Amino acid sequence: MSLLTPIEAPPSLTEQAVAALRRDILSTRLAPGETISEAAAAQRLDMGKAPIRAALARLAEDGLVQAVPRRGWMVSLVTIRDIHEVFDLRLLLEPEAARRAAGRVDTTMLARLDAVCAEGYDCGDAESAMCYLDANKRFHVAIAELSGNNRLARQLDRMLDESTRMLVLGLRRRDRTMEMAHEHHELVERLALGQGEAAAALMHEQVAASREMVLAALTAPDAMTAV
Amino acid sequence: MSLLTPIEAPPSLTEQAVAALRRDILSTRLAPGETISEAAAAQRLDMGKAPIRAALARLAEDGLVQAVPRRGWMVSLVTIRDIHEVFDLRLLLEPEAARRAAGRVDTTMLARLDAVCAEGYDCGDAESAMCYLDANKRFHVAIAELSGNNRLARQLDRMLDESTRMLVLGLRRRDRTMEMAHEHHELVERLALGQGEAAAALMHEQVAASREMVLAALTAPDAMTAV
DNA sequence: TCCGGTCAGGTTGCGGGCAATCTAGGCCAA
DNA sequence: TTGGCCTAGATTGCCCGCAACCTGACCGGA
Repeated sequence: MSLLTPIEAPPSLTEQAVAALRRDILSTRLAPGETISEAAAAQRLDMGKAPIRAALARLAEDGLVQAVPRRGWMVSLVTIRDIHEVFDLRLLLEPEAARRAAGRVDTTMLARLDAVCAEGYDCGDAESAMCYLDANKRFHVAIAELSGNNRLARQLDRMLDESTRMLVLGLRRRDRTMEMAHEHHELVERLALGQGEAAAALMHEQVAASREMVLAALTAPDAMTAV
Repeated sequence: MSLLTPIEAPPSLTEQAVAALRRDILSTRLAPGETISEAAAAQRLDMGKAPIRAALARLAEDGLVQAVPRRGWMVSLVTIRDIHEVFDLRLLLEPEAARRAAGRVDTTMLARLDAVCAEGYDCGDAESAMCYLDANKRFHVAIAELSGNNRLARQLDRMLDESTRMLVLGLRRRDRTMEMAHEHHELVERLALGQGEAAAALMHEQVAASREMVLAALTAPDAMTAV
């Protein structure tokens, strides 16, 4: 119909369910270990079981929930081992993505990256840290997309959801959001200048710092973690 | 009940559907670009639409099919770009996996790897090449699992399905199955000896060789590829 | 011949219901 | 008190039906 609406698909109920459940899980409103009943979720989101089911299946692929045969669905636990696995993989993929993205940034994408950075700062302090973390994720995904390998970006996208949840768990104990933000601008600068090695090094440093923050926050006191 | 059946779950219909559809797609019995109707697949596999639907959703996550809004499901096309993306990512992940797996092989796993290698040789020539390619995939996944990072293994597992399909498309034109097989034993040897660098180098060489084979087979003549 | 409109067929998206089955808790016997 | 059994509840896995919607073909007119 309208030529001005090239893609104006009203998001399907499944998409809505995915978004809602992912948001609740990442924000730990649905805590690790908690069980989710299809019927309950369907009632809460005011839809049938079918979209809920599809949504949970997709989240299971991302590792955020897991199906327990006849017990329902459980929000995945976060173990120290999980943290190591996620950040090890990030350390393997993201510096390489940054290296390849260097010099490929066009002005459009550059503006987008900068906007994402700025967006991060705006948020206040308390629970709107979720806002920053979401922008942070989009920032990293955008760099991965710039690497030119869409599959790399996709795999990272999934893993960054897990990573975000870990950061949320970590930030609960010590809020260090602001310490992390100022690295983004320098990274964007290096990318724009085409300095691949420097960008990769910065990316490595940043991801490693995140890992240390999460580990420091979660290993010291009592553990929200479980087997 | 029985202590001898720790995990004797009769595979659910969904699992069966996933296995059957994946097999058909990897073997190109369902050709790239072909559309799959839920109803038709349900009738063919003698089950309802629900398991088919779940199975297709999972295969879509793996990139083997993609949902077209009201047209059904389409077996993903294979473009030259796809090939580059998959093998570039394999080249990034697999040598590192081999490096980390070195020295971690216990005798049990070693036997398993050897068995997988042998299995590859047994198959004849014609269409049972699928058998070899399946063993090849399990071989690579096993090494990734030995790296100690389960997420690395999972991500590789998904990508190797795509890779396998590309190899099938390539082998259709020139059968080079046998040329690739004898590299496995040396790789296992290096892994058992804990020579990480050598194992990584061998892995890199092997994956690169696969890529060249696929590209050589698919770029020269007419293209089964599409945009 | 060519073009625009209309209609029928086919497909998914989703809702609702049923049976199989697993778990938890109470109850009875020792 | 303690151990085992048994019932009741809850939950998924699956099937079936319906409406919305898109696609392609057919047909009438210019």
